[in-house]
Amino acid sequence: MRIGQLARRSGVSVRALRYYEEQRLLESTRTPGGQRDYPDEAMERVQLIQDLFAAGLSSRTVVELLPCVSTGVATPAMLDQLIIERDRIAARIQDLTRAKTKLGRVIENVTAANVAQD
Amino acid sequence: MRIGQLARRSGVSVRALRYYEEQRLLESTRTPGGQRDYPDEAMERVQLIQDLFAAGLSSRTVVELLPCVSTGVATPAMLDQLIIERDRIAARIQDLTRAKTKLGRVIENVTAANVAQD
DNA sequence: CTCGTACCTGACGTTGACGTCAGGGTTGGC
DNA sequence: GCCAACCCTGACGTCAACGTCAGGTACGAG
Repeated sequence: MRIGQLARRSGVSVRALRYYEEQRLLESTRTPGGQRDYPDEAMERVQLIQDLFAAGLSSRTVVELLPCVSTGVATPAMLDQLIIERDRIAARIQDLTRAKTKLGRVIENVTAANVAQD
Repeated sequence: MRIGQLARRSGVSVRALRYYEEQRLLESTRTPGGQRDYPDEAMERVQLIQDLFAAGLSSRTVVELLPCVSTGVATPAMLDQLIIERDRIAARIQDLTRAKTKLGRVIENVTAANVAQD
């Protein structure tokens, strides 16, 4: 599959895919003419990269952890890093939950006030 | 209270406080000599700003919502925006939770493999 | 008055994940 | 062999929330 098709299928931009390759997150073979060629598994890979980015990991961290995330094999250092990142995500979830609660209360107050006004 | 003290107390940088003022998120009076002077309530305000930033809101959004978050009074447009942001946060929490679960499984696998190896 | 510390206003630098543009080569159906 | 659609490699632009530096002013203890 060529880059445009992978982009459309996985919902990321062509530029992003080239960026992933630049960062060694994604590999490709080349046609004799030099165009990128991806196997079908690339779609899952891109999805995984997006998930990790969405979780707030940097490309540097992702490139370190991708091997063990896809293979399940990790060095002790990788395991430490995995735990650090999981805990970071957990802390972030707590922050977001607090913020959500706060906004929720504001919404309730405002709604109550508006209803009272009616 | 002057800017340095507010910075130390609230745990943000002096530069950040000046940035908040530039973005109209935070006000200050001035001494005759032109130095910023903050009331005690500024600390809560800064904390609130940080919470909203941590929740992923932009300074533009924060400046729009700050009035109703601190006063509890909102126009319909502000209420819409509040709901949009709360839902965005909720969606983000879901993403993070999925990512955390994924990393958690990887950690389990790796740990199990290492234990088996011992 | 003087010195040290804190503060002031610009204004340019940083970082990450791409967007975008220029100039040119590749593919493949007809 | 022609043409549209697609792809290539640089390389500069973007955006937010500050960091940092330069050159100068204010405050307050002694």
